[in-house]
Amino acid sequence: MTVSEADYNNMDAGARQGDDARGPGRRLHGAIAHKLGTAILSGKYAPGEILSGEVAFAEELQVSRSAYREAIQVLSAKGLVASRPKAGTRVLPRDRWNLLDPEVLGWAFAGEPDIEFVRSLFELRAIVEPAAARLAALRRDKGDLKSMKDALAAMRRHTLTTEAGRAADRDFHKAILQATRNDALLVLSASIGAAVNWTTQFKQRARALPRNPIPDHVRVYDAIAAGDAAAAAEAMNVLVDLALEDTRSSMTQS
Amino acid sequence: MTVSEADYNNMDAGARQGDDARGPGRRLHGAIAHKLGTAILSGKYAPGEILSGEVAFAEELQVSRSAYREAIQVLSAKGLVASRPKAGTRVLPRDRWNLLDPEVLGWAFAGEPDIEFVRSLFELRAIVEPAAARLAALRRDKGDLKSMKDALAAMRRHTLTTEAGRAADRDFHKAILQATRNDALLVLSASIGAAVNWTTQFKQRARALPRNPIPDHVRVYDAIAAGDAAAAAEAMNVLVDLALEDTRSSMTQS
DNA sequence: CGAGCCAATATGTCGGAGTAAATAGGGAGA
DNA sequence: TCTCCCTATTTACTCCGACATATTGGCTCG
Repeated sequence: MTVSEADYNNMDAGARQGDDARGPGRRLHGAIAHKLGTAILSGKYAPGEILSGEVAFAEELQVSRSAYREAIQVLSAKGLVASRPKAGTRVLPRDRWNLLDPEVLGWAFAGEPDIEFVRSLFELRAIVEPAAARLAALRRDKGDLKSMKDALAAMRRHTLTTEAGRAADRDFHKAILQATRNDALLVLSASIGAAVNWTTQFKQRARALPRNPIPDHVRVYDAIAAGDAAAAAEAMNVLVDLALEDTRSSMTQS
Repeated sequence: MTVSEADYNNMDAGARQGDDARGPGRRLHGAIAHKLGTAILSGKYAPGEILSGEVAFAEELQVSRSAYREAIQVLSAKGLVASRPKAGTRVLPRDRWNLLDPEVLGWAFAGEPDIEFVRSLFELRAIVEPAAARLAALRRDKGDLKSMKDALAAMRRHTLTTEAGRAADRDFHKAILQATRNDALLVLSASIGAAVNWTTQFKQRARALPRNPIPDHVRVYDAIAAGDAAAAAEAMNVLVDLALEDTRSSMTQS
């Protein structure tokens, strides 16, 4: 009983939209994990603190122990907590948290985002994306260029004020990552893309964008299409710098 | 007894911490997650494939459904699988996998490691670590330098042939990441550290190390201590390049 | 100050009721 | 007759709560 490739892809596309878009639309243990995850990320539970016993918590949340335990397994898998018999379930130190997990990233931005953490994220982006653009310029094929071109067109149609526009922006960056032929870099795309999405939302919240982002993106595309590695890296560098600048000013302003 | 005792003992990797992290004994659901995780990473279950029902699998492994479900929650949290009522739990496409999760990384290297993936990892390392060294040279304080110095001393005492030596190597790189004052970069340390640990094990398996790694590390340390950003980045660059070269040759040779 | 017991707490198990969704079957319209 | 939509069934995950076990921090005793 083999599932055809087409069937599988269709299924996945539909399912992705379903469970990515909605936060509480998940199952019960997912909702509990979300609740506890945001609580931990926001500092409501400090590292080293012990979550009151299994049964106590389950009763407090009005759910069964099974649901609570499954939620704990999720948090444990992401390195947020660890539980041992007799010792209880305690929050792990921050450097054990898997902050690049897209879900954890979402929890981190659920409340008031830590501006220092945002700075760290952009610093990482400023390191990874120019290097990725350099590799993309060397390895891209026609398919990659088409993906980027399509994403750019979508960015022009919608603007960054719409979700569709931000999705196009993410698609553009993802296409670049894909062109690097590097799985490890590609995985970072999900994390960084999610983070960028949150921060661009903040930009929008503060005020209308003061700058048209399209020309900067086009410069990156042109350099990659031309196969000019140095120019691609440099163009991506200014793109990230400008994004950081925008985010910083809008955050300090609010 | 379908779950062998050996499955319980494969813990740790890059988990060691200066904190109160005592040797954690594996639990049943952890063992099952490990079993299924390695099976998926090794390609035994292809993306899109459906894992035969909850009850069937639980019976096959001679464990309760609860234990199996908790294992599935772990895999689901790492993006390896997704389960929906009636549809069953199916393996997600590779680009949804959280490959930078230290545990997933461990599963990926449990069997025969994909050489293309190793190349990707080192490419990422070649991007991140020199940039990290550059930042570390600008921001390090006395405490950071002491951590690096201690790690270097430990590397000299033990060699890379011992687990203690490899731990010291990881500590050295982690100290650099810590000196960048960047949480996002620091989190990568766990992933990259784990990966490096696995690959250095492979290097050892193939043959004795042809080169003394200490001088290269010392050059990095000196540049960071001197606050010379460019020199630190360059020194780290050659360090990573040499490591990649060693790994590549030992893998193609075997 | 160490060895050993004890109880608190997480871990593992079981079976059943609930719920969502894919598929098949039947009915209405063209 | 063919196509489409709608409903019913069936299947598998989801959630529950009680019970049994294992582990271990902390206490007591020597």
